[in-house]
Amino acid sequence: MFSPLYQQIKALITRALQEGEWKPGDLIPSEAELASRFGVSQGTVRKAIDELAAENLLIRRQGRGTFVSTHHEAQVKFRFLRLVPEAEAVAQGLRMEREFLECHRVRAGADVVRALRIRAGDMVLEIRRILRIAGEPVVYEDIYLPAAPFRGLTAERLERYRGPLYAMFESEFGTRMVRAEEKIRAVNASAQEAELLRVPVGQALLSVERLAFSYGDQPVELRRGLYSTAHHYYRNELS
Amino acid sequence: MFSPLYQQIKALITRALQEGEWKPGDLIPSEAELASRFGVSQGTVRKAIDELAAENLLIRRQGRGTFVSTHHEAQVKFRFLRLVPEAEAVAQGLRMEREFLECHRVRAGADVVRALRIRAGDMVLEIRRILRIAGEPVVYEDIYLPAAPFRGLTAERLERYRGPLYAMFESEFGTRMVRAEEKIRAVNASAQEAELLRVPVGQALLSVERLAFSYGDQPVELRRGLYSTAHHYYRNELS
DNA sequence: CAGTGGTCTAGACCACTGG
DNA sequence: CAGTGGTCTAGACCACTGC
Repeated sequence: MFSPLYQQIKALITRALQEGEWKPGDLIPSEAELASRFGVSQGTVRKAIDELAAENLLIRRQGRGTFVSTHHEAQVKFRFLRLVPEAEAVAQGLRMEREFLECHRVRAGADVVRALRIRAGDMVLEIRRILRIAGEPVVYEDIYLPAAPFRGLTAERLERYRGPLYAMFESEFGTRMVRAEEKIRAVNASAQEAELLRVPVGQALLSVERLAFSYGDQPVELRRGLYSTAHHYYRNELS
Repeated sequence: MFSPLYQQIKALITRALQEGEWKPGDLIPSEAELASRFGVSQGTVRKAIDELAAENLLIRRQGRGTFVSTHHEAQVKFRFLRLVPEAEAVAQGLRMEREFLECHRVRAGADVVRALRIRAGDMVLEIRRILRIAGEPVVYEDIYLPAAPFRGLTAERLERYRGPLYAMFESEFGTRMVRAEEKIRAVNASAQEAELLRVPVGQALLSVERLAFSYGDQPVELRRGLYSTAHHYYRNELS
């Protein structure tokens, strides 16, 4: 089993991130410091950091240093929300409102158990919310989180928090979402869904099922979203 | 205006690809050869090739050399088709059939003119086709190509060709698709669409509008697809 | 100005491929 | 075996940031 040095360094840095040695937003030691700490050359540390930066775990800033990536930065906020307004001109003045409909503990269903890799019968938090853009309801989401790491998360706290959910999870529960997989389908709105999103019954909606992972590829959130795509679309880049 | 050496090398290599010095599937010169040709060190060439490989323009094969990427390789076939069967077990035995409904020259509409950056009034090829997986119609597509570079493309030739469309464009018309942008919405099937995809009128379908680019970020294909997501879903990775 | 990441070089050695 | 890309090193210098 051969493993390049820089991969081992990468694993060491990842573990340090996982264990919270450096918190999101923090400045990590310089390449030279890390090189002497790990007993390798700067070039080797550099290659490890390059990959971590490509995976969005770290952010390099020339002249300043390398920082732990965070969901709090303006540019990276809503990194996972691919919904874009149809009229680009409006994109600027979009103010997004969130309304939390529910937040309670429930016993995990079989699909949630499988997705989050928890034990059958474990409790999960279920959050339902609506996102409105310029007053118009655009997204309805049903979110499942393992109850243990998110103990103390209440509707009231959700309402109070300013900023993206993932920023809150990161600073208040120490769980940082690193990557996600989405399964996208088209579905016809049920009577209930239609009322929530204020569209006709049967209206075609985007169904977006997201599984989000933290460090070490651990799944920590299952999310089922319904997007109204009358004035917005889901943007994707293929390469 | 400062530009790193390796970026200039990257541009030189990209231009060579664009001008057809090395064709898709070809082995390009070794790093050492390119280094001496461009008068830089191997490390600099290496970094340029690294980025081109990350962008899927080149493929590195240890011990063999670096090759120009192509749509013909088994692993990269259908790289741009993100539709995945619901039942993973079935994924193996999927045989995909294509039926070309139309292929004719038309004057480009305003939206096609804008997307493909051609002149108002220019002619384009319009292709309509259906993809069936295991006999079931899953995708209906309406494809627009600038007429000039695709002169001689007929329904008969489309029918005859074995393999992905982009593989055909590459080997028969010298146009290689490099990346694409997709706008995804949910729409209700019209009577005509419903008949083509054999679903009820009003059935929710994924609308996928793709703009595909060749070397140098030149748009060369606009494609409007309707995906039936009863037994398939659109898979996406967020990071 | 000192300190950071970013570029570039030259050279050594390793891992993999094909003949 | 020769030739390729892959790793690792050490050192020089550049570009950017903040003080």
